[in-house]
Parts: sequence; structure tokens; C-alpha cells
Amino acid sequence: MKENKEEQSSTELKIFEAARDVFQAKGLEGTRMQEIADRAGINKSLLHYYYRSKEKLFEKVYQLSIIRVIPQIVSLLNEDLPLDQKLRNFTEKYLEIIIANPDIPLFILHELNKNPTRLKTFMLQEVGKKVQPFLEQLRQESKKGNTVDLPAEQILVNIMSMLIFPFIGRPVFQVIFDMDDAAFEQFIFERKRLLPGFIVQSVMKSNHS
Amino acid sequence: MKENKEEQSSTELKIFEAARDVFQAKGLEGTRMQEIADRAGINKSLLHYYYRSKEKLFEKVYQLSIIRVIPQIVSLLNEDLPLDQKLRNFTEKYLEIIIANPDIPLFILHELNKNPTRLKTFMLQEVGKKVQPFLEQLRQESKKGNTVDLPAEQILVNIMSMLIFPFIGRPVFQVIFDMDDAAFEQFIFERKRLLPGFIVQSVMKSNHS
DNA sequence: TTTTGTTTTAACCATATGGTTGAATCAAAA
DNA sequence: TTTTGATTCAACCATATGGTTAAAACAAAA
Repeated sequence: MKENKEEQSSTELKIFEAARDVFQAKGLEGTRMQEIADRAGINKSLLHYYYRSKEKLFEKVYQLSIIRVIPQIVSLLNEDLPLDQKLRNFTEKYLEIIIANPDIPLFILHELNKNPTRLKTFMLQEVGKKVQPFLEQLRQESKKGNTVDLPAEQILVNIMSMLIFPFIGRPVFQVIFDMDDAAFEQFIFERKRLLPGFIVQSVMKSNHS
Repeated sequence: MKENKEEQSSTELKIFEAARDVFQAKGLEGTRMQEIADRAGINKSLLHYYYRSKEKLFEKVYQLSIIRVIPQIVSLLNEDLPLDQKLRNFTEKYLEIIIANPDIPLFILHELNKNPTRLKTFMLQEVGKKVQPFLEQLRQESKKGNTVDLPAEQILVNIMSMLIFPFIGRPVFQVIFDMDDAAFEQFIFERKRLLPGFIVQSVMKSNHS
């Protein structure tokens, strides 16, 4: 037998990565198995040799896309830090994660929109539970008069929006601002530097450098 | 002949609306002509009687989805108002538009992502031109020290993000915050009331009620 | 009544696509 | 050398789907 064991046979990985790229770019129905095979540099038979069906392959890509992003995030919200530091920390780390996986949000949200039941809701409910303490912290600080006067949920939605949407809206922004790819990368780089401060400043009331 | 002229024959409209709903929910490839026919309460033959092909029908839905949203928005940016009022005005009106068309953003962005050439870029370039004066206004106020110290483009992206993303991320937010549909509508209603103030307060420096 | 455009019905075609199969090849491990 | 799993190749199947067609029914306008 050829190389095997240790890391999953590199072809299996090649197939998965090809599938991930194509599925994320074109969605479930928009994807052709042949295209995945081509991109992986193998033939269609081998696809089914490793992953029995399109559904199975998609499911794996979908689940792993979610798992790759979500747990990292919620853990950031549970660290024991004062609010402003936590906001800064969360913003920076989250931006790094999403910069490393810029196609995942649109992918997940489109598939979720098409088929709301596919995503196991308990997965998100877990997230919900982990988010509660953070919301509580926001409410506490709000009561002390340290934050802007806004429901905690609205604040969180504002933060998530500013973090994620630029990547989803990228093609629109690039045309409107007349940016080529390099310019947009630069724009994101700049954003990584400036956004933490902006978020802290807009959520917390006064005196925070 | 049956009723005709005046408004386009009501079946033609029925078909278009059915197509719009299905295309926006499932995307181009995810949509079956049969499903459109069913939803419109007619049969497949009649689809092709009015719209020759799936492509043609989709194109019409796609273009009109864009046209319905984009021009309204840019006009809001060119009104002759002081910055804080313009921000308030823009936020309120934009939210109304998007509340009336909550499915359009994800639809456009997914299709745009799949096929960047389908959208005539000159359309967005027009938007770009119309946005320039607003960016310039932002820069002027920034120079006067009236706004937060952030590039105009970053500010605009922040605003657009907070306006649009809640609708794209709706299914996620609903689970995380444990909201049923009614609760989420309420959340958006509340947002419409609070967001203009938050945006002004976070973009403009101090003393603005 | 005739005409004309609308709508249904039902059968049908061509194609793309997911998936299968079986034989052949190949390379490494035993 | 034998064995075994990986991989290719080519042909093939079943199905879904977009699209067509022709005939008939229908309803309003002329």
C-alpha cells in the first residue's frame, strides 16, 4: 500500500481542501463534483472512494467550517478581563480569525438561509449560553454608567457586524472605493489597527485611551 | 383576449414575485423552475411563455433587486445637510428600505460572490461617484476635529455594516439570543429607534444630543 | 360569431450530473 | 513475490431538470 496513516492520506486532504474552496465559492447546488475533482487533480471516481456522496462531502466541509470559527470566538468572551480590555482583545483576535477564513461567513450564512435545519441548533445554543455572561457583564457596566446606553444585545450585534460584514461585502466595497485586491488587503490591515479603539471608544463612556 | 395592458398582466407579476422569492431564498442553482411555477400557482409551460429561460428570469430578478435598493440609498448621501443630521437621516431611511427588503443583501452578495462579472460594475462605479462627496464631507469634518479620528472609508464601512449585517446574520442571532420571529422583529424595531443616535454619537465627537 | 391572446395538459427531448462498476495499473509493505 | 490499498480509466446508469411542442380549452374583445 502507498503512504497512509499518520496524517490522513494527503489525497484525502487535497480533496477536502478542493471541496472546501469550491463549496465556499459556489454553494452546495452551484458546485459540480467534477470541478472538485479537477481542482484536487484527481478523477471523479476517487472522490467517491474517499467521500461517499456529494452530501457527505458537503456536510463535512460545512461542519468543519463552522467548528473552525465558532468555538474560537466564544472562548474569547469568557476570559476574565475588564470590559474595555475584553473588547479590545475580542476585536483583535476575532479579526485575525476571520482574516484567516474570509470566505466562511458568507458561506455559512447562505447555506443557513437556504436550509435552516441543516445546522444543528444546539451548536448555536451552546454559543448562546457562552455569550450570556458577556451580555451580563455589559449590563453591569451599563448600570454603573460606564457604557453607552444601549441594550447589550444591540451592542453585541454592532460589534459582530463591524467585524464580519466588511468581508461579506468586500466585492461591493472594492468597486465603490475603487480598490484592487492589494488596496483592499491594505484596508483590512488598517482596519485591524483602528477598529479595536473605535469599538471601545463607541461602547465605553469617555476616558479610555 | 383576457385582461392585458395597463399593469403587466397579473400572472406575469405573480410569476415574477414567485421567482423573486425563490431565487432570493435559494439562489440561482438552488432554484427549480417547477418550484417557481408551483408558488405562482401556474404550470411550467407558462413560465417560458412569459420569460423565455431560467437565466432570463433570474437576470430580471437580480437586476431589479439591485435597482430597488441601491439608487434609493445613494440619493440619501447627497442631500445638503450638516453631517450629524445626514447620518441620522441616512440611518433611519436606510433601515426602512432594508426592513422592507430584508432578503436582498444576502441574495446579491452571494450571487456576486459566485459570479462577480454578472453585476455590471459601472452600476457600482456610479454609486462610488455618488459616495465621494459624502466621504469628502466626512474628511472635512474630521479636519475640523468634529469626528472621530478614522479614515472616511472605515467610517462608512462601519455604518453600512451595522445597518445591513443584522439582517444577513438573522438566523444566527435569533438562536444565540433565543428569539422567535416576533422577538426579532421587536429587536429590529428597537434598533431602528436606537441606531441613529448610536451612530452619530460614535462618529461625531462629543456634544450632539 | 370570430378572433386573438392566455392557460392548461401532457407528453416528450436533450443534457447535465451524481453516482456506479469493473478492469487495469501502480507502488509500497509484508 | 505476493498482497493490498490507492488510483486511473472508461464506460455506463438513473434521474432531475431546463426546455419544447402541439393540441385543446378558455375568455374577453372585435
